[in-house]
Amino acid sequence: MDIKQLIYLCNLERERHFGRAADASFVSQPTLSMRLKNLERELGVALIHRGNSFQGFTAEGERVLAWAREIVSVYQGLRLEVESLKQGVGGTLRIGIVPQCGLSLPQLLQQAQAR
Amino acid sequence: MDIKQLIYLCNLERERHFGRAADASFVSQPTLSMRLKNLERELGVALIHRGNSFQGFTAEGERVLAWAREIVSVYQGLRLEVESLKQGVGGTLRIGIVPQCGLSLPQLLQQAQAR
DNA sequence: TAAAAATACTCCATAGGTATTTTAT
DNA sequence: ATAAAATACCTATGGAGTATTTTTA
Repeated sequence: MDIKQLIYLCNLERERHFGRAADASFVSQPTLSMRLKNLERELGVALIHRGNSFQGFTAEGERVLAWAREIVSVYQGLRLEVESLKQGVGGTLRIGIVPQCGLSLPQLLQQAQAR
Repeated sequence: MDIKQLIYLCNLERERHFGRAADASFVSQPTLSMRLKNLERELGVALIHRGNSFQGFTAEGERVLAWAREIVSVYQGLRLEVESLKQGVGGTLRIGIVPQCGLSLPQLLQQAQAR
């Protein structure tokens, strides 16, 4: 399964129109249409109510969409981090709370060093 | 990006050996090797320290692995649910707490109906 | 008749295989 | 010498495009 197929599915959900979803995906309408058919074939289940125009998703399609949104979201995180790493940005951002203790930040750091 | 590539990467992490990772992935060793090369090319970053044998992951590879594990995990959830739906299992499992109120379950259901 | 999706077709990239080569140990 | 990964080469599938057809409102 290609993540692009899941992106196409998400775009179709947003646009509710094969042509506009194809534009949003930067592919032609037949390409988007066929790749979603292939996705259905791979999963062995119909996802889209098909007629002369887009007619919404099947119950199974709605469930697959829920997972697809999650995968696409994680995928975008992956791409973002990789691009950052390529720019030389590294490490992990840590956010926390320093309890009130009457010590200045330099003093706290000195204590941490002492350990 | 194909999810299979991410599965190959996760298998390589577990097996720490291209040949065994290929077996675990049900593909040949050259296939797994090449597909991971393609993944690196697509991301534009080296993921694996390559030598005559597997030499671990780059820092970028470790980060990609973290995302890959997440995507593969969600993907497996998707596949599992689709297979269930094909068997006719549907709906959403809801788990909750019913507050102590001195009514029996049939009485509660009757109240809910009355609304 | 117009709009929307499906179909037909072509081309090319790439996933996959087997056989072989390279390279450290 | 052996084990491991890379490389070379081949085939087939499928992704992508354009052009066209079908279908319904």
